[in-house]
Amino acid sequence: MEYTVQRLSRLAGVSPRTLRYYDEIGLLKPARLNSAGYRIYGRDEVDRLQHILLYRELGLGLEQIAAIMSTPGFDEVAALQEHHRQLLNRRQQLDQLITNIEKTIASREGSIAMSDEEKFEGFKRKLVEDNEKKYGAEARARYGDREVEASNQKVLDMTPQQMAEVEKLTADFNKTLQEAMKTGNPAGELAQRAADLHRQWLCYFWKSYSKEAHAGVVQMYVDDQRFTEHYDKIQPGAAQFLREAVLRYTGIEQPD
Amino acid sequence: MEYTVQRLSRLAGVSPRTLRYYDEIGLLKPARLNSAGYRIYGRDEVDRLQHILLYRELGLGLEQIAAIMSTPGFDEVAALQEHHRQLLNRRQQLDQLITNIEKTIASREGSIAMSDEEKFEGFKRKLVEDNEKKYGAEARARYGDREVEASNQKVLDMTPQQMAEVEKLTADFNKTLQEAMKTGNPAGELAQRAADLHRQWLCYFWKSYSKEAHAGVVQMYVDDQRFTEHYDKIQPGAAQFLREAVLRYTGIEQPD
DNA sequence: GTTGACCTTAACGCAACGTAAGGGTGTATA
DNA sequence: TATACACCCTTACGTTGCGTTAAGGTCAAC
Repeated sequence: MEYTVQRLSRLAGVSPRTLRYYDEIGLLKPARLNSAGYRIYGRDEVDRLQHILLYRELGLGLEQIAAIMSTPGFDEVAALQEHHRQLLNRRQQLDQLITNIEKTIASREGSIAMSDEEKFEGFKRKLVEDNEKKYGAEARARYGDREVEASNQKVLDMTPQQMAEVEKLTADFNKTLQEAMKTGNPAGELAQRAADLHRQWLCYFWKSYSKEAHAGVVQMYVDDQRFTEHYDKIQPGAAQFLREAVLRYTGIEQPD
Repeated sequence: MEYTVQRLSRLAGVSPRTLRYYDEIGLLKPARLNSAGYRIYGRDEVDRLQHILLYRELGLGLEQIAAIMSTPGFDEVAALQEHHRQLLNRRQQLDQLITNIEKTIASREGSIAMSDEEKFEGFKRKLVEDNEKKYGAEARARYGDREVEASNQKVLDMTPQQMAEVEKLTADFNKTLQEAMKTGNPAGELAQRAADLHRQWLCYFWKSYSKEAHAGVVQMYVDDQRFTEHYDKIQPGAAQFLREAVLRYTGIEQPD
C-alpha cells in the first residue's frame, strides 16, 4: 500500500504539515518522490511513523526520538518493552493525581484541611518522574531497580523543609567546590569539605551511604557526559576535580 | 504565610519565570507588590496556583484555564469533579495505549499481524480525547454522559473508510451550504440539500437521529460562539442560515 | 560598605508544528 | 479540449509556554 501525505496523515491522525515537518528534519523520509515531487510513503514508513508517535506520546522530543531510532543496535522489542514499563509508571502517576484531586474536592467541601505542602504533592511526584525520564533507564541499569525506587521514595517523602535543606546544601556544595578548585588541590581542606558536603547531599537520596558507592558515583560524573556537563557548568573540570577530591575523602583508589 | 516569587515557585515546583509569566498574562496576579515592586503572594494565590497547575496537568491551555476560572458562576467543586472525570478518562486512554504497545510487541515477535489501521488505534482515541477537551463538558451537560459516550464510541469504531466518508460528507456539506447561501433562501432546494447532508453527517456520530435533536443542535450552533465561529468561517452568517434551513427541513418551529 | 542572594523589566530563543501565500499537478467532467 | 477542483509543493511567518541572558535595583549580613 502506498500513501501520499494526506492519506497517511488521515490514517495516522496527524496533519500533513506534521509529515512534511518530519521529512524536513529527517525524522521520517518518504520512501520516494514521484515525478512531480510528491512524497510517497510505503509500508516501512507506516511502521516507523507508528513508532514515532508512540515515543511522542511518551513525551520524548523529536530529536531524542530520532536518536533512539537511529542507534545501530536499536532493539525494537526491548525499546517497546521499556516504554511499556514507562506507560505503566505514568498510569501510576495519574492515579496519584486522581487521588490528589479527590482529596482537594473533599477539602473544598470542608471535610479535610490541606496544608500548603500537601497541595503540591502530585506535582512533586512529577519531578521524580521527569528525573526518571532523563536518567531512569541508565540509573536502573547501573544500580538496579530497588535502589532507584528507594531513592525516588526518599524524595517523595521529603518535607518542604527538607527540600529547602537540600537546595541549601546544593548551593553550599557548589560554592565550596568552586572555592576549592581555585586552590587547585583536591586533597586540600576546602576540597575535602566539598567532598563531605557531597556526601551529605547524597544521603538525602540514598537509603544508605557507602564509600564505595560514593567513589562510584563521582566516577560516573566523569564518565557520563550529561553529568560532566552539569558539573562543568560550575567550573570547567569540576567533575574531574570532584572525583579526585572524593577519592581522597573516601580513601578509595589512593593515588600514589 | 506570604511568599515571594522564588519561595512560591519552590513550594509549587515551578520556575519563577512561570509565575512572572502568569502575572504578565493576568492568570495569577500577586496579592500585592511591596515598596520595591516585589511580587508578594498570599494564601489565596497559593490555592489559585494549585488549581492552575491541576488544569495545566490536564492539558488545558493557559487561556482556557483563565476562561474557566474567571467565569462568574464558576463552581469550583463542580469544575474539579469534571476534571476528575477527565483524568479517569485519560487513564482509560493510557490503558488503550498500553494494550496497543502489547499488541505491537506481540506482532514484532511474529505472533500476530496488525493492519495499518490497527497500528494507530491508540492515537485515534486521542482525537476523541481532544474533542472531549474542547466540547466535552458542555456536551455532557446538554446531552448527558451516556449520549456523549455513545458518540465517542461510534467514532472509535469507525473504519478508515468510514472516516474518509465523513470527511467527504463534511466537504460536500460545506460546499452545498456555501452555494445555498448565495441563493439567500433557507427554504430553497440547495439549502434543503445542505440540511440533509448535515443530517447524514450527524448520523455518523449519533446513535439515533431525531428531528428535535437536529433542530436543537443547529440552535446551539447559533448560541455557542465557538460553533458560530466555526461555521461562519465557511461564510459569515452560516450558522444562522443553517439553523433556518434545518428548522424548515425538520418542520420544527415553522416560521410564518 | 560591599558582597551575594534576592528582585525587577525587556528582549530574544525554542520546539513542534499551524497557517496563509503563491504556485504546480492530475483527472474528471462539461 | 478546457477548466474545475482536489490534490501536491516550497517558503515563511505566527503561536504557546515558557527558558535564558542582559542590565540593572534591593536588602540583610558580615
